[in-house]
Amino acid sequence: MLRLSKMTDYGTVVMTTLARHPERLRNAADLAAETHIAAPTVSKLLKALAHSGLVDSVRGAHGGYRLARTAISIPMSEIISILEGPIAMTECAVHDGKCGIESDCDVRGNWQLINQAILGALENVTLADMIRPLSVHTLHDARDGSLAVMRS
Amino acid sequence: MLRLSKMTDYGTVVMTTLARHPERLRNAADLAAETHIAAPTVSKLLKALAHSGLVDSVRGAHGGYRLARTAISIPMSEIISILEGPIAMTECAVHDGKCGIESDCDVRGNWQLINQAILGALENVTLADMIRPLSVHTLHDARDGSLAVMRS
DNA sequence: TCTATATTGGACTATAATGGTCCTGATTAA
DNA sequence: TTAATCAGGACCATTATAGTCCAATATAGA
Repeated sequence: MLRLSKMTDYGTVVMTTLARHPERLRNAADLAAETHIAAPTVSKLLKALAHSGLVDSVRGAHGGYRLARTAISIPMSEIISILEGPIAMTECAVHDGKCGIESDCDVRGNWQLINQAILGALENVTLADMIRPLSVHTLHDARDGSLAVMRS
Repeated sequence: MLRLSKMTDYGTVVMTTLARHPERLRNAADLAAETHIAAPTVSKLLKALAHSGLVDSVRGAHGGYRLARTAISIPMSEIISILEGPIAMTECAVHDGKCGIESDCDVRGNWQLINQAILGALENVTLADMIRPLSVHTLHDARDGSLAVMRS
């Protein structure tokens, strides 16, 4: 289905929840209750997000997590690549030599361009866009085949 | 990794191989040899592609497969959705009720817009583009955050 | 200093998805 | 009839995934 893993999906939900109150320090249990995601899963996500610097963690009693940066400076592509790995549709776009037919494949270059197009789309949507209901306008012009995603 | 399955990846390779000689009728074994993909795998892919009408199959001795339509009229999105299922990054974009947090999730709408952006990108690249080396130009304008993919 | 609260890091397991194989039957050309 | 070839499934092994759990560490507050 060309889908994100559930973990990444949940990760974006947790991030948007944090983004709604950027100043508050929230612990994993509270975030689990609010998002209705299983507590150990939320905890696991937050660890990964904290490790990569997207959220700050405060240990000890009354500790918790908060966004390390403002929501508008966090593109969705960053959240996804942290939880999901590099954004690429084909193996060969990331690792040389992992694909058995690589030496006989002549569509690599074109796939990489498609990858870039998708990456661009994800880079231009930020966490701030996700918490503004329908704030992202997608314009699709069938005539010249161009596609535009822009912030309102 | 936000990746296509290997099957879909191989499927595009098989399709491009067919597209290079649209008139020729090729059997599964030959296509396997040419693409260096395991024969049963190629066979499985061709069955799926034939079943959904993307390639025509001719049974019996000297039978084989060929494209059912011209390469330019086959968008990559179609190949992908046949082999991979609906193009969507999140479960909720396809099936209602499959996601446990759906009723408490408020980013669904925004995800669907992102999905549309990606779908648009894949619709505007055809099989014909894939066999023309670097024939797809990706323009990315950082100023207004728009993204364009167009055929040359 | 002591205790309760929370994060950190990693090990672990069960389930599902995936890639890949194989077999039997149907169809057609020679 | 025979060989070639597609059609349709059943099947299995490997991997990835989601999710759980535990021991260690750090901090606030009493």
